[in-house]
Amino acid sequence: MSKDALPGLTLCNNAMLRRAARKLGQYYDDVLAPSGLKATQQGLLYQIHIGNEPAMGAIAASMIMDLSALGHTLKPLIRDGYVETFADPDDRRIKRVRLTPQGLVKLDEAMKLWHVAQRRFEDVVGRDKAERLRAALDDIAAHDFDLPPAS
Amino acid sequence: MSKDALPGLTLCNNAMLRRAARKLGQYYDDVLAPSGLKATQQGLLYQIHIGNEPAMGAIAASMIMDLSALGHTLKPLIRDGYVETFADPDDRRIKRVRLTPQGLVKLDEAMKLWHVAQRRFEDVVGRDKAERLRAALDDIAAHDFDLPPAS
DNA sequence: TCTGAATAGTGGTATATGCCACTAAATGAA
DNA sequence: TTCATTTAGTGGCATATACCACTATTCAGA
Repeated sequence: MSKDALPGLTLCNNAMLRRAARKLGQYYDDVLAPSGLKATQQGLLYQIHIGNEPAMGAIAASMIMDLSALGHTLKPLIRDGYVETFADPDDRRIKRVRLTPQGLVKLDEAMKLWHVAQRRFEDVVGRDKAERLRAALDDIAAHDFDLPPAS
Repeated sequence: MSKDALPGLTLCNNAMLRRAARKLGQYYDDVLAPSGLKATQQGLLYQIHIGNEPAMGAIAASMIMDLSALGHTLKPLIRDGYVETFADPDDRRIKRVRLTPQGLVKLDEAMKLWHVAQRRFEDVVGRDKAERLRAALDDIAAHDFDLPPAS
């Protein structure tokens, strides 16, 4: 119905991506709500967990996120005692990140809810289709769209 | 390469969607930068333009965006003189939105840049693949993931 | 060794987005 | 008509995310 009234919206790759991200974000956030974490936070805690005390720059690169944005996003998690940072002894420019014990407990709790959300999503959309979608999204993330420098 | 170090990231539908959205958002924003608009703003101006003086609620619904979020996003566009609002005479709860003449000029300018971004995206990714992706994203946006009420 | 360039983060500012509590307006039932 | 309910937006607050200017470190040459 809404699509009839929106001839052009569905043509923009970026707009469609953002729209789907809002939708899915609200859904995953809903399911994760009992843990007190947003889906973005659960995802970040998980990245930190599976990394080996990753440097901030490494996290930002793998998530294709601006380094300063990562810093901002980390703040509430540090404030709440879920993660802590420490300087790399071999290169003091580098700041590494790890979960605190409470952070690990919270992540465990959130992951249980994440599994619920993930499973229901794949039940509704279909496992194959979900997998193809993730592959397509990974593909996009890997491409280089930079403008060829005019020189 | 980054994927090797990230066994789990690529499994979460929501995380992958957000990651691709960050990547693509940065790209479209880059291309649109000369207009002074962000891709989100260009998309919103376009929605307003193709709507028939749409009500805020109608815009929010079609974009799957929270109504208050829409209100916030609209503010800089109103401040900069690109859009204006007015109460619906038949129902004064309803606030309708339209482009100003300057807004229309700005949208024209931004759409030219949008075409460049869109075309290059489809050159890199492939037109068919892009279309399938948009269809999949539209599909996700249309699904209902609500938890069945426990009753 | 000294110094200029490159690297890693921080802080400020601005937009993007969501939730909640609240107000105003319209509606429907008694 | 009157009042409880529903509908449409607003404003405050919090997180998400980006860019820019700036600082601290490291590194590569001269």
